[in-house]
Amino acid sequence: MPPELAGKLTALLSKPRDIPARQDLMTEGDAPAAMVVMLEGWACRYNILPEGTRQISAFLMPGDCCDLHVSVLTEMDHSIATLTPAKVAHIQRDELNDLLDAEPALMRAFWWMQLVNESVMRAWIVSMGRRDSLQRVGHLMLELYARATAIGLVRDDRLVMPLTQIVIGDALGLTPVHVNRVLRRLREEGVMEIQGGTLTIADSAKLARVTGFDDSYLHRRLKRAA
Amino acid sequence: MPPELAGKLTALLSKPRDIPARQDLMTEGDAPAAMVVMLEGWACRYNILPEGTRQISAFLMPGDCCDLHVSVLTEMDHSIATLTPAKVAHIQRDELNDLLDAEPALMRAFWWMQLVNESVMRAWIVSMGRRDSLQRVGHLMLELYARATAIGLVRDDRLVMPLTQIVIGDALGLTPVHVNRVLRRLREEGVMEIQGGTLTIADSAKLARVTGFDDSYLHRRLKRAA
DNA sequence: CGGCGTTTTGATCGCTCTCAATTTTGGTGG
DNA sequence: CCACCAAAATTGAGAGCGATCAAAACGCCG
Repeated sequence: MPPELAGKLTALLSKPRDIPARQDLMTEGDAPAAMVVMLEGWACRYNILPEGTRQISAFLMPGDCCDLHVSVLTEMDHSIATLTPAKVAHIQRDELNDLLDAEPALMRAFWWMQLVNESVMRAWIVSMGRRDSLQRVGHLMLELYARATAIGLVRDDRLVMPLTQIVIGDALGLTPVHVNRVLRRLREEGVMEIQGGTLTIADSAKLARVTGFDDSYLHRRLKRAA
Repeated sequence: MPPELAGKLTALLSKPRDIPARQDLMTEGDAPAAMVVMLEGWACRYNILPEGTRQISAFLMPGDCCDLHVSVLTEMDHSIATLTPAKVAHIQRDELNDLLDAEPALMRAFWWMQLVNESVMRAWIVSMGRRDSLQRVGHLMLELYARATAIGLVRDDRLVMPLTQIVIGDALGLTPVHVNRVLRRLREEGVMEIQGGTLTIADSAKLARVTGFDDSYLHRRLKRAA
């Protein structure tokens, strides 16, 4: 995003607010009143099914917006919750709409963000449909690692990645028990490891090969974010 | 979309072209030169994995655009192929971009379409993650039936639905063999039936209950399209 | 009429789930 | 700093859903 646009957008941001972990930022059925921008911490989009199970459809990291839908749609068809303590800022629906009307380039930028999100979602669909549990877990970790790298969250080849095995399971359609076994296998094979909330990928080439990971679907995101 | 905008968009449409079934409209890796609008027939977005398996991530019906990405992104991360003989029209990338710059409301409309697509994709992720094979098949059929109803494709409660069991399997992450067994079960239970390329939903209330189908995620699409 | 792709059915395999119990971790209050 | 508690991680045993392999019947199109 061109800096002058980013500036105008930043000007609309509310004062940052601290949110505890595991708290809804938006709830299904709500009419979203404002767009929320993640400044620190992780969050996720999710749905709860009639049986009570949860499916996560996206992870939100610092810099991600939730929700771009604000200015267009009227009702949330999913919820968004923090996974860690988070810092967020708001942009009021009306102010955002006014700015978007005044700055078509900004609307285009938002549209572009949307397209990148769609790329990621498509990759998730491919994973859930055609990859086994080991590939799914590995692929997700590579995605998160790449995204985190792009926003400077990776230090010394380590990523503080606060996802519990329950959360990983809810994102991949697996049980936490099975996620645990998959992680053990990946660890034993020396490919990657999650230790104390920190992700370390020891052999990213092998992991990418095994999981069929191709970061080109993220490139646009990464290039633009860089 | 307001009629005057639709008119300006229509003015850019190329002469309709006939495309045979099973032909790529766009191929992964291509730089898309034009946006394609489906006028007749069905198509799908898909990826081919290293192992040779295919995953379909969306179905395109008349009125759907493929691809909105044209004016923003540079390279396709998936392919689009016809499933039936189809009639399509093109809008050249540059002309579309010029019109979008001149008509912010049109860009907003495109953004809005994108958000609806995203709703549908999220529902797919939920299905693939947390629904069993019977629920998945039923849920997809209800989605397609609702979308087809909205564009007037349903007559006498019957939908000409040209998806083979192979295609359904590729969309839901199931084998064609298992899709067949699921369809048999749905037929035997008197819930729905696919006969000679025609879908008939005998007990949509029961099917919706069993599959956890809630059309609210489509309402925006349907309302607007109506 | 012939041929190929789709549909259908059967038998068996195996990946992932379920159920259950134990250990570890992290956060909280004394 | 330590005791305690709840949540998460870990491991084992067994069951089931959907995959795989195989083959036959069907339908469509040339």
